[in-house]
Amino acid sequence: MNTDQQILVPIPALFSFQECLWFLNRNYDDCLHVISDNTIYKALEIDGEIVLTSIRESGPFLEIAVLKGNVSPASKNYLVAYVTEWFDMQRSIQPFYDLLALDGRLAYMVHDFKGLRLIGIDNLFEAICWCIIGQQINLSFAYKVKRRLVERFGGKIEHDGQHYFVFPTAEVLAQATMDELKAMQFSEKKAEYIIGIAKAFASGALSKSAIEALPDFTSRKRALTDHKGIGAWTANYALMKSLKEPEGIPHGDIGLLNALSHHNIIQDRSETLKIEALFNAFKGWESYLVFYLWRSLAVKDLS
DNA sequence: CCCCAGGCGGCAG
DNA sequence: CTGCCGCATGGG
Repeated sequence: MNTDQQILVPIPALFSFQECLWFLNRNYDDCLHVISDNTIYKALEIDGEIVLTSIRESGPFLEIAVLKGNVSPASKNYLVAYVTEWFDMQRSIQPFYDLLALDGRLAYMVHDFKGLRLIGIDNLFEAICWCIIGQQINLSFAYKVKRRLVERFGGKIEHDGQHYFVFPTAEVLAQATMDELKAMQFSEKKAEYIIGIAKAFASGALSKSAIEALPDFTSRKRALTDHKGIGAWTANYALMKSLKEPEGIPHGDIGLLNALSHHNIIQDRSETLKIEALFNAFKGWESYLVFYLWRSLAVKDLS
């Protein structure tokens, strides 16, 4: 391998690449990355060209390699920024652990999930589409539908006989037809929502930079929920995963409610006051708490 | 046939 | 603003 195609990113304190791998590989068939031998393979579009990258741990660094495609020095900076943001490597999460340690029901997470970072979805359009796909259906089916969409409309790069995909652009999905999406088992409504959101992004009516420029959480959330198909849950999830908003709590999320129930924090789904009290104790770290609670769902015997 | 799944929009009150 | 209802679609 050409060494000038390799980039090293220092690993911060309280960061576990194994936890990143675990999250990206947790029993679901995600079409936007491949994991093999402790290495992540991911296609990325840089300056209009799709390149294939690999990410692995190498001593005190994450090592990013470009396996196919050429990257300029500027693109290397982009790759570092991308990975740093994807795995939320910039943040010091010790304050979050201090809060966890104060709660007897959650303190074990500091040890069991040590170094887990909030894995992001940089592309806001992708994050919103993923939410719409996942609304009110089980996750394994959602991943199937996403794969059909990505393999039909997304860009791809081939390497060693395997295809690696990037999420479709809004411009492409804005041209998709209802029938095409319904054939992939999108419901009528979801097909409508996806095309509508794609048109909004393609026209510039909706963009990550415009949302980021808004002054506060409430207005950012409102700018999202103004669009058909984006409700409170989707807006919060998108803000949490794409804009890394600490306040982005996907209220009502079935996984979140199940996790709260497993930890005996609530007895049933209507106990909003108890949920509010919990999150009040985690000001500034709400989205991290959600992410760690989701992480806990994979632990079998909590009872 | 039933209920559920990482909801949403619409419409009464 | 809140609460409820219909809606789609596959899976157990």
